[in-house]
Amino acid sequence: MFPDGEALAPAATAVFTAVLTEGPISRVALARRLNLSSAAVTKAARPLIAMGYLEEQAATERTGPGAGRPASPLAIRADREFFVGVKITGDELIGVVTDLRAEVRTSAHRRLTATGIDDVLTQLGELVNELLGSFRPRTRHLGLAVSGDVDHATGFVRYSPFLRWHDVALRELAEKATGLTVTVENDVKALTTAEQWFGEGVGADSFALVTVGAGIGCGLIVGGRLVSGAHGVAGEIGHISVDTNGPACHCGSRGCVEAIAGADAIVRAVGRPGVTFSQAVALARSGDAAVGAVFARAGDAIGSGIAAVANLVGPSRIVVSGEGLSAYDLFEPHIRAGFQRQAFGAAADCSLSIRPLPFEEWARGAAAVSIKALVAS
Amino acid sequence: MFPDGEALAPAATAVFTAVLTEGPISRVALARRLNLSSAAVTKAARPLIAMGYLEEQAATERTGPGAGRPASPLAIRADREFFVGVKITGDELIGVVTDLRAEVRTSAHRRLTATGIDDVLTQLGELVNELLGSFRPRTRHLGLAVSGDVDHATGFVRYSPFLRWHDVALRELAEKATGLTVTVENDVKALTTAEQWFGEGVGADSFALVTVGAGIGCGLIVGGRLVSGAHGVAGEIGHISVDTNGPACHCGSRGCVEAIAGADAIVRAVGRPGVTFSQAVALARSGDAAVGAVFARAGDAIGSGIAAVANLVGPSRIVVSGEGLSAYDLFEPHIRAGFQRQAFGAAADCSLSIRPLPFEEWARGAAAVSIKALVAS
DNA sequence: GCTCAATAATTTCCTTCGTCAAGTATTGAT
DNA sequence: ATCAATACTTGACGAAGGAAATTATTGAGC
Repeated sequence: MFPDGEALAPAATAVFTAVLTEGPISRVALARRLNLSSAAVTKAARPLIAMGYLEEQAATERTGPGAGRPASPLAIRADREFFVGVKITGDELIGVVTDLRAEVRTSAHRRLTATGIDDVLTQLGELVNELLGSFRPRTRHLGLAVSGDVDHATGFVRYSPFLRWHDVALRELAEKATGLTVTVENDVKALTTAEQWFGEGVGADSFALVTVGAGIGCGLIVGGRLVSGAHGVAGEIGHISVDTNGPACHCGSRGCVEAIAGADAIVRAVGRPGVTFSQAVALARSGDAAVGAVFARAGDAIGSGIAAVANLVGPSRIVVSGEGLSAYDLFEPHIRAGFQRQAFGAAADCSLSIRPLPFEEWARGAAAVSIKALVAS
Repeated sequence: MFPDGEALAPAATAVFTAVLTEGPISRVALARRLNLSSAAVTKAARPLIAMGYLEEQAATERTGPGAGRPASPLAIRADREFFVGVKITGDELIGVVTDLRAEVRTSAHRRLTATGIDDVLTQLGELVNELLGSFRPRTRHLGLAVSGDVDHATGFVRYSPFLRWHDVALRELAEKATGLTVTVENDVKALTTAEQWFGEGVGADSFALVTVGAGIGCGLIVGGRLVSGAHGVAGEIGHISVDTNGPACHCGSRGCVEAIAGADAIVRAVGRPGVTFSQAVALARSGDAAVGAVFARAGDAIGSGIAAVANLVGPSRIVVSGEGLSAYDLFEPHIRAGFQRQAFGAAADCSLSIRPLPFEEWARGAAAVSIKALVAS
């Protein structure tokens, strides 16, 4: 919702979104890109410029054959408005302030001593206060990312295992606590949205993001829209079974990707009392063949799961990232090998990015969802 | 494309589609359903009635509390136009004529002695002629279903293994051969479209259809749209691996659903020289425990694959059907068991229909695609 | 039977959005 | 200086759909 309180016309929304996600671009190019007349683009851009959200860049160097008036591309004024994003985990709040382009401007975090909703709200209020500082006058939106079953439309957290929340009206409560307009989203979906609008998913009609950590999660964009599942379940790549005779999973089945490649599963498969996950990483790096084989098997299982995504929905690209872990060197070749083996035909053409997840990326995802709320509501 | 050559306004398209797929429905109910004003529905319906595609039904019995003018629901005039659908297999053409509601009015087939494109076109021309009969004056569209890699938008068959076609401009050629407006679609996608518009997928935002036969295929509807895959691959449930140590698959991997549950794989797993698939079915039905176990394992693998679909995209329902085979009694309980074991959380709420595929259903799918082309172009 | 409330459908008027076509702006080439 | 090429702007117009008033058709209450 823009400051004037008016809803944007469809064309204006399209123009703003395209400039936001596809960088500076001339009106004529926008018109082609969006199947609009250039007149429509001019008209749609005017109020956005007047409100300070867009600006005209200085004419660029010539691109075409020679003659012609130079284009004055439209660009986002990234500092027109700021957004707070907070990821709520079971023991920590991680917060960032980003600009309109989802670039992080500042960040902060604080430990949670209790996960009751009231305690969390108090801490959240303080964290937001600390973060805002000089950004306050130009900040109206707060995005929250929570793991578990979240209803984005209503802002309800139906169930969050780590926080032990059931049916919490988080949006309403957080709006009261902070005075900001709040959006709530599942953490993996938030990350996926961030990647769709501001990362490697830009322009892709279909796209998947896989997170590797304690659990294995997946956010899915199909037809430009986030897949939510008719019963609230989607992207559960962690519980695809890749080995009927594999280890038992907490879900009751066997050989799930998560039961082979989740952090706990790896510790268990290493099977040396007292050895933690990060110690296992160190052992594998130092050349311990048995431990290395555990990571190899895990990476292969992840690759198989990703191939299942590619075979079923055929996204144009898949990003694999992880929860602050740094074991990518151990996983990567095996993820690629498992994927290549299991991807069918042209599904193997799907480009695979495997990279660590920068600190505060989850919170940035939350901010990205609140940026999207500016346009899509 | 309707006879007047004009494209329908968005609202008119929505009205026609809703009446077509959701049966007789009053203008007011349509307006609510489509988020339109009732004035808009009245205006959109008028030309459709004038062209003979819709009609007003006699006022129905009262539904509400008592008073009020009775509704005159809008209904499709199913016999306003007829559609030919033909499934092209490696050794047969199966053809039907359907009405606007995709009800089969007549059917015919003929064996193919050669799969060269010219031979097929000749046979196709004759089959269409035979089918049309008295339907000819009110028939303008022909839908073709072909297995393999088909570009629906251009009507090109990029590759069809059973027919051994490469880059055949099937639409253009078939239009020349028959004089009808032709649409071409992959066979599984055509079947999925038919189910989405005229079967169990009506009204579902997401929906999957799984075909079991020589291969294991899957058509996917997400967000109301057929999933095609950025690289042309989607719905390849047959090559999801459910058992790392399972039998080798022709795709180069091991333990693919198709390598366990495809018809060839079952014959191979039975492992008795000379025993065909239908003989294996008979043996299992007569109580042969070893052969029964083969079907059990196959059904379980299919169930696992279906669970992967449910876990990843969370469709509201899944229909499992097969290529004219009648071994459902052998598969069904094991498909359900594998699905229930492997479906994660609420994904298990996804309703599962398992049923045989009536004769000529593939051809009906082709006709359904050509009905859709009436509206969506 | 008459009147009234309730619901369905239609009509009329009007707003909004985006296109069309013409005009303005700004450049390089001749 | 003129012209072609390209980017952008402007104002008139048309199509689509909404709001509100009107008409249509029923059952209920008297």
